[in-house]
Amino acid sequence: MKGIRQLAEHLDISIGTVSRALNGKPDVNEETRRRVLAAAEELGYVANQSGRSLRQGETKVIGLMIESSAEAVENADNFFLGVTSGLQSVFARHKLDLIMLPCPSDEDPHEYLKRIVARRIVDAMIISNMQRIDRRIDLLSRAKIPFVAVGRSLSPGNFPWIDLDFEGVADRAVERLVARGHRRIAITAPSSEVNLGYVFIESYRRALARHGIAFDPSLVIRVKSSEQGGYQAAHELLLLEERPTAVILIYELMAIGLYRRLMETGVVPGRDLAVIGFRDAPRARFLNPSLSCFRMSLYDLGVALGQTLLANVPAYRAFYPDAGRNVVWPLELMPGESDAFEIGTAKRSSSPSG
Amino acid sequence: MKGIRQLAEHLDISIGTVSRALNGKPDVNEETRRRVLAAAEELGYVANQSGRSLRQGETKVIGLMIESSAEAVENADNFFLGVTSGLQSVFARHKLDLIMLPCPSDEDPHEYLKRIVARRIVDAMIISNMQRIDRRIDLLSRAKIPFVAVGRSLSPGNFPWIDLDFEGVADRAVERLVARGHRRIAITAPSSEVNLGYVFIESYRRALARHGIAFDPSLVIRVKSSEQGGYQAAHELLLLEERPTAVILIYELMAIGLYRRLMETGVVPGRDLAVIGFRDAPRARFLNPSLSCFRMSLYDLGVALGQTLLANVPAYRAFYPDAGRNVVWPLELMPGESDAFEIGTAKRSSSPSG
DNA sequence: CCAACATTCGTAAACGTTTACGGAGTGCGT
DNA sequence: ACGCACTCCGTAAACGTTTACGAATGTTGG
Repeated sequence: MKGIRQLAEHLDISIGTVSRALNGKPDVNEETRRRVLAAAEELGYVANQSGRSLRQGETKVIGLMIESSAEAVENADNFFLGVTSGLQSVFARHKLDLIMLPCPSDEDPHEYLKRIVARRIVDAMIISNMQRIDRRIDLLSRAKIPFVAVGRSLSPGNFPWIDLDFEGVADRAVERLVARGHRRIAITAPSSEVNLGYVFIESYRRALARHGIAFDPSLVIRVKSSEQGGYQAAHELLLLEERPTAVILIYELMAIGLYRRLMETGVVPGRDLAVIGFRDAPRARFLNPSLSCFRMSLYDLGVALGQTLLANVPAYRAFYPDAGRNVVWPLELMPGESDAFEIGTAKRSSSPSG
Repeated sequence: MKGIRQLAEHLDISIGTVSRALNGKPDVNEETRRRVLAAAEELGYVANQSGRSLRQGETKVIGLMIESSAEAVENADNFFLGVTSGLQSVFARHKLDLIMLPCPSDEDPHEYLKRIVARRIVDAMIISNMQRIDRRIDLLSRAKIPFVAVGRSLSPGNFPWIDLDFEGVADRAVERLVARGHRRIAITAPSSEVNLGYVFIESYRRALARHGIAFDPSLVIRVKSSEQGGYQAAHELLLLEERPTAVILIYELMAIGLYRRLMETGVVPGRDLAVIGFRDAPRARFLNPSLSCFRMSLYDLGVALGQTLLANVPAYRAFYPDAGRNVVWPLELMPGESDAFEIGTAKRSSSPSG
């Protein structure tokens, strides 16, 4: 089956009527519509997307931009795959398809997106891995391509985003550790160039301040958010003159490497060092000791992202009247054994400067 | 910038000449070409893909179909992300873009692919997760869409594929374990409906036969290829009346769960039970004891897939004269501590029936 | 019986490109 | 002066759809 023209000839009906019948337009006889649909099914006709896109100016495709950097691969992140199913559950209602756009690791993400946008391959975009200053926001705004970002950015402009509640996590993690007597609490984070690396540490700093604990820069460990990074973090941590009694990991996967290094040196996690993780739980269940972890449902996050996005594209806005434009996504604490101990009261009452 | 028409008017040149200039056609004055390229750059013009696709009948986009099933998400597989970078390194030379097509978990993969194909969104496809009988092969062949499959299938037809060397892995794993005195060797695999689950076990069975060891069905553990599956596998393994002394895992990630369950029951991996893993190494380095593992370079595999695919696309065939059409991809053994011990010679010389 | 309207369908333009074809201009040899 | 080849460029058709417009037919109301 070639195109709508052959289908029309086969039915001995005009091409316009066939199109109207297939697209559910009102002004077509129901009997005719039935015949057309039957013939289309039989001959396996589906409208050519290029022709349709060209005429309508839309592709019915939503893009999800991801990075395929070496680090992303190493992290073996299931984040996007998890979010994908939630997104698709929303898009399916509107017969929208989702494609993932992996930005080559040797290409500038901004240039890559520019090409995708210019080629008009997608109607809307989901972007992530936000930089503190991210030109993609300006690019998409100018091109009038609706989008939603996973994560905030300092770039100007009021754009839709959903961000994880880093502030809440840092706050509650510190709170929880302090309540157990910890005063020297280390934390890991990526470079402060990515927005997350900046925000997380700032929240941590504020949380410490609220408990009257002085901020010690040497307790901020900048490593990659991977197992290897966790190993590295443990290594650096153990070299510190005054060893911390707790550590907050920005990525739960790091715990595997961290545990490994700790074991090597005879330090027992959950007894000698409290550990709190972040972002995903299934993994954490299999660690020993089990990891205390802030988790969320990737599926639900995907649904929210889909709704927020579609609330910003005119054709679907009406379906999502109360989708949030800017959402701080809450995380739930799953307590484990990795921080289930208390520091002696002697240290608890020591001076803040100690 | 709207389209080529505006660009042509701005330059006061005909639209045809602009197109020829941009596409590197020969019959255009070099000075004119320079002007056109400069103006296009300045005004940020990029050809609309729908218009181009419609005219040329090709999209310059290659699709990589992946499954976003719950299990795939849980596995947090970095397989596709890793392959992606290798693929893109090949595609970049031809200015082809790669998109990932996540099949919704509640949709039939065959129907999903049918829709994508009919819409003519991609010029070529990479499919994976092959079923023993996989209708997608017939679908793509009929639609005359070039493709390459990751994995073999029993479906008829001579199609391009690259498959991991399961036979070699089973063979060498058994060989290695037998050399260390093992006779009761368990193995894990997914359902025999997916081709891999069938082939892997058959290879294992043949390898055993070569060493005169009887095949014991109770030693084949059918569990999910995930951490949880590993936990489950260890559980079932420990319940066996005559406990095996070694186990071959089809997916290295399972080792995490397996170790966990073993520890819980006081069985020490690498001393009481030999473990050999499969597919990816970075993780394995952080296990304790370190996992003996058959590994490969995902990047190289991606490159090979890209070349084999393009060798089947007429326009690019000439670039890849000696790309293999059917490749059995070799894996390299990275020895670890998890199987670095020998079984006592007493058992070694026991009767085959024992 | 005619106007007004509803229903159903065909016609043709438009979307943005690429490309076959031919025309205009130039230079060259005869 | 003429034909020829060559270089460069404009014209228009084609790709497969959707959709505004109007035509044809049947129906209703006065």
